[in-house]
Amino acid sequence: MKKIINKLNKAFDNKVRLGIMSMLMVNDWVDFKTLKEMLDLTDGRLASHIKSLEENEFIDVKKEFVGRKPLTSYSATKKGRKAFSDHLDALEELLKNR
Amino acid sequence: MKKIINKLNKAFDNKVRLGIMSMLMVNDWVDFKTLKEMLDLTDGRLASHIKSLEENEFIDVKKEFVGRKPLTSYSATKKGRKAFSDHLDALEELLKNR
DNA sequence: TAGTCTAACTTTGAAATTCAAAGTACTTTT
DNA sequence: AAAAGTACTTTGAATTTCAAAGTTAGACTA
Repeated sequence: MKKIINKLNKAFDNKVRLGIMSMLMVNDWVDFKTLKEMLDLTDGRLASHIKSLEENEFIDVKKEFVGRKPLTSYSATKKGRKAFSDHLDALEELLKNR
Repeated sequence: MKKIINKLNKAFDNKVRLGIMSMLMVNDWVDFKTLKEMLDLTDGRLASHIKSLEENEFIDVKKEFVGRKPLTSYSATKKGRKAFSDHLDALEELLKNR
């Protein structure tokens, strides 16, 4: 019981990053605009949190054109899935007696 | 689905406050020293997070003497329980497809 | 009775985080 | 040529977080 909270990953203590990762755990690839709408964010705010997840290598990026428009999509890496899953396990453990 | 993350309570995005509230959801009264040890915190850090939860009226304080020593204990208020429970519901909803 | 200890804080200051707002680059549509 | 769409980046300021040191008050100790 001594240090469960230390198993919680700092990368996921923020709402936005939690939201992004949740989306990416369920859906293989999610594009920028969808994330933005789902999470009700401005471009800048979304982009900055995406960047930090990328820097942690928790998500991958794919850039393509659909029709004539650019489409940037994201997916959780194996490392990201593991980290997020571990984080949720720690959360669950912390809260198991709710 | 549009704004689940907005239901997450800012008061609980921090590890320490999450930890404190978890303890207080399970145990009626928990004293300062126990919290400190359970959560592996310094006095100051614990005290400051407790203060913010108090200011939100999420926890109550009880000061007494046991033997000849002061003993300060904390419990979750009704308001605190509700807020925390709502927060966990939002978390669950966000993560339900894990 | 002067000094030390324990419990529970408070204060201070600096680092880290978060965010809104504005700006950028490239392309398509009108 | 101008406006709009997509996906950012930059800037600066507010907020949050934390470690470290200082404080208070009573209790015990020499």
